[in-house]
Amino acid sequence: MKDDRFCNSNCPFTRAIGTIGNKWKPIIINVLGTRTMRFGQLDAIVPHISRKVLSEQLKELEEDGLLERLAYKELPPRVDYKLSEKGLAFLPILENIKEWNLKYEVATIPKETDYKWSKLPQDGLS
Amino acid sequence: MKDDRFCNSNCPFTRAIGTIGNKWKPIIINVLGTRTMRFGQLDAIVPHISRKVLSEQLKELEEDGLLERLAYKELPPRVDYKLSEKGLAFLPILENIKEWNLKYEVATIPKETDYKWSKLPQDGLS
DNA sequence: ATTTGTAGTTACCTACTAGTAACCAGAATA
DNA sequence: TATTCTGGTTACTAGTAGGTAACTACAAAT
Repeated sequence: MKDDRFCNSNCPFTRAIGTIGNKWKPIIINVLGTRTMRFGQLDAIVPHISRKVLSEQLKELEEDGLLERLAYKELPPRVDYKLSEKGLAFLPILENIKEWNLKYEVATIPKETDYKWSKLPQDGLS
Repeated sequence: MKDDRFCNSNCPFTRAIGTIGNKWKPIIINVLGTRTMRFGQLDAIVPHISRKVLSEQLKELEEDGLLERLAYKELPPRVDYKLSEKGLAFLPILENIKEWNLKYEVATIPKETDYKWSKLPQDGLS
């Protein structure tokens, strides 16, 4: 996202939306959870994301202090991603969103085709 | 947004992000809060939004059951928007996001120019 | 007769986002 | 010697989001 009108707003809520208000970041934060994961794992588990977009989002999340990037000086390279304290503090909010959705969403029957999109059963997200 | 890959996902969390995971919807929901507002008021208070995008977002929010649209048969037209039960239930989550941001955000000094973007002091958002 | 007010819609255009495929380093393995 | 492994980056392209300006309806006010 990186919309300066949001990120530089004088309203703290607007700024918050500027940093986490897109579709990928909440998903990435949720997938990471309390685990440490490598780039390739994230790429395999986050559904439909391309490596390009994943690396962009991870970079922004790191800049905004939501996660920590640990690069080992090895070959082939190894990089671990884990949530920072700030990122971990965001997890309960995501839990609330899940509960809110389960409570109020009108039930829909997932189509067959949905499963093609999942790299893991149930998207590995919930 | 309306990304079918998100909205039709078999993961409830992914679906939730599909409906509210963009930059405008949390802002609109927050601005509405417990009040009833007319289209023109929303347009005046939500910073930087165009009428076109506002009406698109309002339509999607209505479709997703987050708000109710009350059109009076008058001329000139009058339309009231208010949050539904589902929308109201989302407000505490937005409160949590505000608190989370205030607690963890690295302090930044708002620039002079920020105030030009605000149609109300402090954006009227917080 | 003209202007004002409201809640949009429409057409057009631009700017950003996201996807794809190819490519990189350099050690370990076959 | 060629391939594999990993975590990206780059160039190119397609698609989408969003902005602007003009336009609508019709009553009431000027």
